[in-house]
Amino acid sequence: MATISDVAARAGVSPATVSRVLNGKSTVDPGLAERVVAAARELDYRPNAFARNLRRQASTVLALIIADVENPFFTAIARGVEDVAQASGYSVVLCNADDDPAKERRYVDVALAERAAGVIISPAGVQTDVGALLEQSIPVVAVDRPLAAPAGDTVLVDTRLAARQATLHLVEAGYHRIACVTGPSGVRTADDRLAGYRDGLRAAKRRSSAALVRRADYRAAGAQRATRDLFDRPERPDALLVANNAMAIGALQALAELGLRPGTEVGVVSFDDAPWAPLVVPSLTVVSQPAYEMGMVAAQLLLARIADGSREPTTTTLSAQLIERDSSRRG
Amino acid sequence: MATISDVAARAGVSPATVSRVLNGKSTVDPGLAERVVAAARELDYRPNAFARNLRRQASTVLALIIADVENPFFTAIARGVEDVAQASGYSVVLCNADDDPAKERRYVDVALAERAAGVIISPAGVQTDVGALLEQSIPVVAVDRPLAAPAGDTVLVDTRLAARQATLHLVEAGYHRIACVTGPSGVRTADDRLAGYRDGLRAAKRRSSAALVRRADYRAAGAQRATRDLFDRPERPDALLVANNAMAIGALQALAELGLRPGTEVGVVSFDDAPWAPLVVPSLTVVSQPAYEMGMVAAQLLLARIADGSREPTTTTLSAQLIERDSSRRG
DNA sequence: GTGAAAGCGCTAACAG
DNA sequence: CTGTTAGCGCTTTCAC
Repeated sequence: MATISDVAARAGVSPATVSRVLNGKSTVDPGLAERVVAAARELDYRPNAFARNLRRQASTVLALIIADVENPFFTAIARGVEDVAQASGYSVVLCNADDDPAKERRYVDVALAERAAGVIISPAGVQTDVGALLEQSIPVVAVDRPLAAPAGDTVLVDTRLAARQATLHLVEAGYHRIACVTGPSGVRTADDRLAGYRDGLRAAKRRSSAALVRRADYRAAGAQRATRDLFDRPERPDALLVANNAMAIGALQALAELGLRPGTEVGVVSFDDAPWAPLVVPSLTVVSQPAYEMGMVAAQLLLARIADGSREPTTTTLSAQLIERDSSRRG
Repeated sequence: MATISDVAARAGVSPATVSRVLNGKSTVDPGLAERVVAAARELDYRPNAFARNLRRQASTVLALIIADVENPFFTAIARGVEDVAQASGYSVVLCNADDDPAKERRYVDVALAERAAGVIISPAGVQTDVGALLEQSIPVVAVDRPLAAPAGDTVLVDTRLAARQATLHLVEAGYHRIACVTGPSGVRTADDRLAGYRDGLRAAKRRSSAALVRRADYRAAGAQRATRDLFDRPERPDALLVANNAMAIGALQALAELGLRPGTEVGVVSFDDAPWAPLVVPSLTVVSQPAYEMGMVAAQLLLARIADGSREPTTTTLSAQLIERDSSRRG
């Protein structure tokens, strides 16, 4: 593989000049520059990123550590991050923490070893520790969920308010025993959505009851069990607030098994819109989160902080939107 | 950030010894080794991947370039790749080519600059050029779709046969005018599925007609237009073979707009199972591809080739499975 | 079994 | 404006 010295030799200049031309830093004689460019092309020269990064003590890749690649919510975030990063000459590497703190830690280590220019993360839980990154002054932006020890920018959705509104929507639609299937304790979105659900019940002067709340792992299978469990008792709920899109699938499966028709018999509202949500019958009412936009904002904040590490940490809260479809309409 | 020399100084040994201990290469005195490990921990030492890779002329990350992060088929492949890679100490960086040859090329360049240990790619089209990778002897495995100039291992699904079977299934279910919505010309899976569809019609002694074939971009919106177009003519089809899961959403939307009920009025079979496929009404009949397994196999082949570059290139063809649900049953 | 020394490919001071 | 030089942090001969 051709090195910078090969190019220099061929163009009859010094390696330093080649570097200058190729990086467009200081200005070089147009004639020389042309020779350098020609030589580089002829040799199919590609700068060695290791050497460059080692020397510069910096790289141009951003690490994006997400909780679950198979969840469209997170992949939409990824698209947002990518589009912004690409436009600024950064590349993005996607790391799938799979909601597993151990995997997440491994990827934080990779980001560290590879000296990522910055990291965007949706923390898997309370133990997420980005201290090591910050010590190396690698900027970190938290997206979807805040870090326990906030350090850096944060991009969130006002998910508690959204859960409250969704719950009130179910109340107004005429449902009486509204249950909630949320995510793991310690995951902020899961706790917030539960809190918002309780807010909603309180606002409607309904009593909330632990018997109507279940925690699952933010995956379909767990939500399916949780839903079965909820309906496996004398006083059945007549509506369900489900805390994410993967769990909605599990919940709908459970209702189908139980022979319960969403809408008419059991009101259902889920977090996260999905391409299939309008297609199920009855179509699914959802709380739509601006995932793509969250990714864009997170990337913009990260780039700003890479450029200027001394900026004050900010928290951006975007709002969600209830999309009413048929699963929350009786009859 | 602590360097290897810092650790060496602290342990009272030479950097070379630290390197030996940390890499478990040649054997060192247990006493020294212990001191080194202690010093490394105390300083929270993390090897600099740039320096290491520069010296070794090799990295331990695999690049996985997929056509569409938002398509569950590809994310399932990613999971398979990741699980195998992790187990062997490699990390995987996911690159979303977004079915865009330009983006794909950019990521190939990144893989090159970062000297990835190997690359797994689902080529976006015919122009995909991995020659530069191979010149640098970076092994390449093609997954889902073959490379135009095959060089390296390939992991495919016998998608033509599967399309044939799916078509015959529709014939046997009593549908008469079976249409096909496939992906872009030049994308092998799209062409193969179309060919398999024609095989099926031929086997059933049905005439195939260009009026019953549409190409779209493997995304929902394109398939929606294609489907509308298909039904926007005097002789309407009464069944649809759809070439992937994203397009199935578009096709089902179009049918809903047209007020056509899948199953009873229009038989539908789509490629790729999805979590929501059993939940739509009627539930969707699909050709299920072993995506996770494809990822695992691809990673295994890649690792084998990294270990031994002289292995003969292989092609592995896995088989798909028809899952009959209600959308291909009349009445 | 251990250390000294060289060098991977690049860029940034510093001279000229 | 251009070349010389040094060094980023690590691994790996080569001596001892």
